[in-house]
Amino acid sequence: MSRAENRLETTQAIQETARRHLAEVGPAALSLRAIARDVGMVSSAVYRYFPSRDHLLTALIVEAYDELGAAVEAADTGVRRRGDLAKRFAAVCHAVHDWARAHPHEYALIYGSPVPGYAAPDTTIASAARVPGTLLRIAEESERAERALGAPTRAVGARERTALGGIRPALDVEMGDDRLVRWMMAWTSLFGHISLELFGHMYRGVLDYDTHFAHVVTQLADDLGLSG
Amino acid sequence: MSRAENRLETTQAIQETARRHLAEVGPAALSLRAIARDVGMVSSAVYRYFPSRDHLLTALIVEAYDELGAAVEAADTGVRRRGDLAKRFAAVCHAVHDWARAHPHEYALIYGSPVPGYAAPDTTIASAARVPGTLLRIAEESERAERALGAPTRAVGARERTALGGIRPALDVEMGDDRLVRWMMAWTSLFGHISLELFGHMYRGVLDYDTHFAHVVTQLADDLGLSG
DNA sequence: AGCAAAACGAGAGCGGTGCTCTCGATTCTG
DNA sequence: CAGAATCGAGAGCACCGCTCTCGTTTTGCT
Repeated sequence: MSRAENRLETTQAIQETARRHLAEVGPAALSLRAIARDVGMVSSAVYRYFPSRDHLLTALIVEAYDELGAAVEAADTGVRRRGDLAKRFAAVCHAVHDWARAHPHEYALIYGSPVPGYAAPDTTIASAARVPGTLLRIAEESERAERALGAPTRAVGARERTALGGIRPALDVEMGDDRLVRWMMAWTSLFGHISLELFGHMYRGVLDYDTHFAHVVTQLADDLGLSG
Repeated sequence: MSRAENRLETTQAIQETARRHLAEVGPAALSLRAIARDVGMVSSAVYRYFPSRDHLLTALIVEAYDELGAAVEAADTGVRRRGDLAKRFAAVCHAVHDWARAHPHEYALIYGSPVPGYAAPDTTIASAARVPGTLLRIAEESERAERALGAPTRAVGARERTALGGIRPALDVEMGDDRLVRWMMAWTSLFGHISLELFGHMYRGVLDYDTHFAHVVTQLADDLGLSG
């Protein structure tokens, strides 16, 4: 086996083991030494492949973003043929919800508190943008179809318009500011809901998470004008 | 100085120092030994006052909940005389936002990923309930005033009604399910927005956090039927 | 008032962590 | 083929949470 092959293989072995440990003990308790022991090498050897624990965590962050992004994109394309925007939106929302429930530690890693002194290098932003990107694709579709928003939406002034200026470059169509605001709110609602649920803030308040989440998703779809 | 006084004083000194360290280095890097050094005692002595690092963290969690709760309640009562529900709602939302921005590590401690193996003993829930409680008080007021919701809201079925059953005991007035759902959504929107903003997920997307947040708050107030 | 009991601070120590450095062995490359 | 780069292993540093022991001090009961 060539040196390059070997390097790739050990790198992956480390990352896979780290991923397993992450799923079991969470980001905070993730130990580089324990990972090294599990892989079968001494701890200092790991530093040949990841310069620090944080770099390893960053790799796991990118991996988590990509897995969530892939799940969401798959859910979207799975129902896209139907042309039903509400269904697409619901599929995406439930995909995020399901993935978060199935991978709580990974979700916490990317959407919880930033872990170390943290750094989100540019490598992560592409992966991180996959979920918002998928949502924006549906938004664009509803814009193209000239669907009216389902809830009366406040006119957007010049300041708020420029405040959202960073999103427009990611859009392929001209979109009304009111619609963009509604989609921003849907995005924050979605992740706010999941975070509050997963981190225990709905404990004893909401008795049936799935039912309530499904209801909220349909309400958001209504507000966005995707239904009916 | 009596032993009881001394104990109280040392306990507070430890907690205050811990709080300072928390604000500087964050929950993950909070070191019991460093706190002990700063207070001027040896690390093992701290265990006379807090049985473990997690217990100390729990104390800080309760403290953070209470400080945020107090800030929010103060903001609410500060504008309550006006009787303007939209203003009350806005004051509360901005109080949460301002506090979170001013105390990012404390916010992350209570609304970010659950820190250790974590445990949220019953002592915390009363403190944690102050913000949702304040929101519900405004919701009750709007119910009493028979304000119509500002956005068309889906009828709530029996399942969703029972799913929200845990919240009703906290309500003093009978409230329509559609209104309750809207307030739940406002709650998740609020904290979802703040978390996504604070944890860096709006980076390069939203260019002016304050403007956008203010806009969203007014939109939420509209949806809840608090405006005009 | 005297004395046992409880509370306390200090210190040593255990096993764990992230990370650095050095040293041979292996592999690649010119 | 020789020099250079890469790699795994080990020792070691400073730190961590936590436990235990040991004098000292304060408390509360008789």
